[in-house]
Amino acid sequence: MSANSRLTIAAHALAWIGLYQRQGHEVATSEQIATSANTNPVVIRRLLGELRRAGLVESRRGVGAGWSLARELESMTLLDVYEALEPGPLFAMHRTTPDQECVVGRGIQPAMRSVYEGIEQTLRQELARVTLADVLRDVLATPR
Amino acid sequence: MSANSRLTIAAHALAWIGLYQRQGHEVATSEQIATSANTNPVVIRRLLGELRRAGLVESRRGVGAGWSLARELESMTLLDVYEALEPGPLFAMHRTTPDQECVVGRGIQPAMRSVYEGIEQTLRQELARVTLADVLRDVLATPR
DNA sequence: GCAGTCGCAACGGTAATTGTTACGACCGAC
DNA sequence: GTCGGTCGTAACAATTACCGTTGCGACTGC
Repeated sequence: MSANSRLTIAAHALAWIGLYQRQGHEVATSEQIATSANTNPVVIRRLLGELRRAGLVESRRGVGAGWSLARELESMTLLDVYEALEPGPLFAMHRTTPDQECVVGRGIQPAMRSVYEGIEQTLRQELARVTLADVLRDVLATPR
Repeated sequence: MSANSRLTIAAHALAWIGLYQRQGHEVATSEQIATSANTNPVVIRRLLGELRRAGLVESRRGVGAGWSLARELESMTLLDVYEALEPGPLFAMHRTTPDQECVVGRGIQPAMRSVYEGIEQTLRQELARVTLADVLRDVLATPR
């Protein structure tokens, strides 16, 4: 499957901003977060831009610009982040319509769709169970 | 995320072979299955080849060659198929190692790993709950 | 006005999947 | 023993998503 790290990087960025703010800073720059995540600032800005549209973070421009949390980490779940990233479905149907003259071709998509919907629902419940505050707590609990 | 249809096509193929065998036929050809799934026979052979390595189907060569089930559909779950396809992890970590000098950079991967492992475990349980016989039953229950 | 940062477009690189062609290997029928 | 039908597999192009990078305009506190 796709090895996509967007959720991981987004969680990394939010945890970083949250910790930085706890240390008394107002805003964090994409440059700082990118250094911690070992990637490019534009990648961080792109991701945080999506989180901003979902109301999870805010950005300030001009001198002393940067990013801050729009909500407490305690009220933010991994599901909120996951949905902000608008991922496609976990499993896809056929790329072309199967043969509608065939019994299996006609019935397979409704059959699989119901299975897939149940699985995605369960996935969302699991993601909703974990807050970003939980993530940051686990991060800080890691032995050095 | 990745819109990959491998699990869907594999389930389609297995349901097709299972139904065909119930109708009294010995083997199904990749050509027939490809017609039903509206794709190329080589795609089907590649997929079924992976299922064969996992012991789910068998293939015969020569004249009258084709594919048959190695086990009853009732004993085959979507988890068996999923694992036969050896999908990568649902969520990936950073592509490059995060900054180990940073507290978040050090702790984020263990923290996310434990979340992701729980989710994959749940996914497997859901897939294990559905047999291919269930899928075929649902397929046949679809109104025409 | 200046400096620092975001916003965003553009482009190339990488990787996975899918579709396609080609061809050798196999084996039952004749 | 040849033939025809099918699998097994390699090779390649096309597509897609994501990632990394560069460049530059927009914004704002000083």
